[in-house]
Amino acid sequence: MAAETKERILEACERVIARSGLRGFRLSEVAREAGVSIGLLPYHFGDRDGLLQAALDHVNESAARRAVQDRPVADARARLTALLCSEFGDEAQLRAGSITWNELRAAAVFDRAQATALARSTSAWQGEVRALVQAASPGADAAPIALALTALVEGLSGRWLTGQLTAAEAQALLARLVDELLGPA
Amino acid sequence: MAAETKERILEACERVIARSGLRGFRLSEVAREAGVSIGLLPYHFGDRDGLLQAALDHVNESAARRAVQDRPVADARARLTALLCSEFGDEAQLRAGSITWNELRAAAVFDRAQATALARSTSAWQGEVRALVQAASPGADAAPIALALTALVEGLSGRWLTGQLTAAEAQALLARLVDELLGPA
DNA sequence: GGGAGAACTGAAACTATTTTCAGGATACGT
DNA sequence: ACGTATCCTGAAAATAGTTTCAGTTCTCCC
Repeated sequence: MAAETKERILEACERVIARSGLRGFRLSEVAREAGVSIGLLPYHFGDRDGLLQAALDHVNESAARRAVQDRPVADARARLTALLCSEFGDEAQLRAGSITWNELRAAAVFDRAQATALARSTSAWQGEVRALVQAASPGADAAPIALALTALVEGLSGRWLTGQLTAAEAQALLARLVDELLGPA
Repeated sequence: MAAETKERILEACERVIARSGLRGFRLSEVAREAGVSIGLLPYHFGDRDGLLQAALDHVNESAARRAVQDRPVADARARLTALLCSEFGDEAQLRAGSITWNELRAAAVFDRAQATALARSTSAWQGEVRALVQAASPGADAAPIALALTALVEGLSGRWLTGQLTAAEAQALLARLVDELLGPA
């Protein structure tokens, strides 16, 4: 079986979403991007909605997989800052991923199922942040700080993607906020 | 002239966007919501894009008008907290407005003109916040704090709209962060 | 109360997009 | 090599959405 073709299609979906948003998600675009015929998409995924759902699930899974790796040995506060700042940068792929997440969050407002999937991913990430906050500052009330920091990243991400802020500015602000909220360890 | 009908149509647009997002923005939906025929929409606004643009401008103007009023006499810190918390609540209209802004922010990623309009609105709001921060805590470096607080509101708004957080939780976190960032006055 | 112009309607024409499908290519076991 | 199941294509049919427009109603000035 050609699971590899399905994979290629799902990756094409991601690129299409990153380039033109969920509103620009056309079968013709995806087919062109993946280098397959339009007819193949319904063949593998049932219909347009099935494809979109599979693509969004795929994004969520990729995120989950990525979160597990990457365990550098620096101290907790540095790891925390690095984790938060890793959402911003100049590489095209990073930006594409951010745009996709932005679209996912916007779409989740109108779709309970997607909101659930999103909440799971968000919660995993926030848990990671909370653990690092805990480690970096054992006395602090880690949960609300983790919530504030992750929500702040999401807010800054919107500013960055719409050109209201550079990646470097977002990172500088985050570093500052981490220090502010964890106390001058 | 029936400027009143155009107004009614623009309000219908807002409701449609709040209910089903920019992706659900159909002439048929808007016409039904406004109680007019489909043909009237192009008649007044040229074409679909003209209508959408007018609707988004209308949202921006409403926001600007709203920002100017409301000058209670409480002390600066209380006014700051109130301003930030006013983005959250249980009234349907408040939620609808938040959803519309959320859609606007998401769309601005793919549309330079809209990003510009959005940046103007955001900047006005952030300026208001900065002034209050300045007033509440004259020693503080107001600009980055205002940026952090407004970005945080946007991030929390996304969590709220997708059901990951209640309005009350968002408000409690904001109140706490204001205290944290402005120091124990 | 009649005429002129603006507001408005509904349906047909048009455009964009998805879905279906008949059949061609490809891989794979025997 | 043959048969067959699966993958895949391209184009036609179906569907969804927008635009146009001929004609109707409304308004308001004379």
